[in-house]
Amino acid sequence: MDAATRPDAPSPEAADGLVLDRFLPYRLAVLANTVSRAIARLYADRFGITIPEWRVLAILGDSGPATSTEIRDRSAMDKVQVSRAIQRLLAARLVSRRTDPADRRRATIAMSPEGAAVYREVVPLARSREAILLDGFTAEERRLLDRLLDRLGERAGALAGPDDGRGGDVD
Amino acid sequence: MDAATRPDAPSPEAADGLVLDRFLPYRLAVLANTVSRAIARLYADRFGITIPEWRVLAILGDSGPATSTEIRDRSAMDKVQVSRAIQRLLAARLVSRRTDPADRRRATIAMSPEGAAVYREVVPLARSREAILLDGFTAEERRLLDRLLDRLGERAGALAGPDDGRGGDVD
DNA sequence: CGATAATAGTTTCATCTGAAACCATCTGCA
DNA sequence: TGCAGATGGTTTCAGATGAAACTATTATCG
Repeated sequence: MDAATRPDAPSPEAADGLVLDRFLPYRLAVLANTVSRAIARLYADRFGITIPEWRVLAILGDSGPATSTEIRDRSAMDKVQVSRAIQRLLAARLVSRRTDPADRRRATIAMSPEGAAVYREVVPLARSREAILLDGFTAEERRLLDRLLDRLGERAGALAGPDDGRGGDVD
Repeated sequence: MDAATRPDAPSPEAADGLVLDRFLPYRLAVLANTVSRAIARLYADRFGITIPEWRVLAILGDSGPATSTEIRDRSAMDKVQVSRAIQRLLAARLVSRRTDPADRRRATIAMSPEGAAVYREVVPLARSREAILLDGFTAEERRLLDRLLDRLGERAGALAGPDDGRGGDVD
């Protein structure tokens, strides 16, 4: 309580303050969290699926059957998440698994007709949430946001190891 | 982008596909997650603190001693998270707790000198991460991003219950 | 006053999560 | 061949998480 009472900085965030709610990583976390929660609840309530499961369905629906590894590469999930999501989808009969006879470590995951039905129901709902989020944004603003997020995504890679020189397993 | 000028053009995402990696909620989640992980690792490695703990320190450092509830309101964390973060910070002697004699349910949390030292070390590091993230962005682009994120944050509120009419506890 | 409700904060419990260990299979190559 | 890695995927384990229950204290009001 002694040093903190001596403000030697003119503006709040000038010298040593940070102002948490203007700090980009914090803002991204809060925003993404709010959005994810709303969407997770929606999917859970109406379809009994979680976000990882939805992501798997989205990938399969988007470009057909795929292996666990392909799903992982395209969903930003780790292999454990993918494995568990597939297990739950299998239990719910929304996907099927077929071991690749040429390489029996692999298995191809494909949507079942029930899974495809869920997918077709979820897509418009997902789109509508996205639309709610972007309500009021002009086409130009959407393009801008798109571009800025892409660039942030690229920059985020630089955060991982700005000092250390790449290496080790991704998993 | 010229194909998009055809209203019924059979583009990949036209009829029923979704293309996960263009889906805004997904993009936000992946971006925030990448950023959070990098930052969490950094804080953990160098200071042995987690992101919730860092948030508490950031709030205290930003505007002085505060109660659990105040911290909660300003950190987008729930009261359980705040309670646990404070417990860990207490154990690490980075903050102190003093029960308010006027209302003994409340306790004021304040940074200890050690906490303030950590705070002063973390702030520039946090800022540098933010700078890495925004590297290459012009001042104009930063303002734009700022504004777009604020608006998305507002819109995200609309996602919570677009159909149901508000009610129930926040906690 | 005294009962009931509200508030601050903590604990419990059941679930979720991810890193590391693990199992099965395949590949490279001696 | 056969055996030391790689690879695909699952399981384990220890810790994180959050909703709901709980404790302690203060506020409200009949």
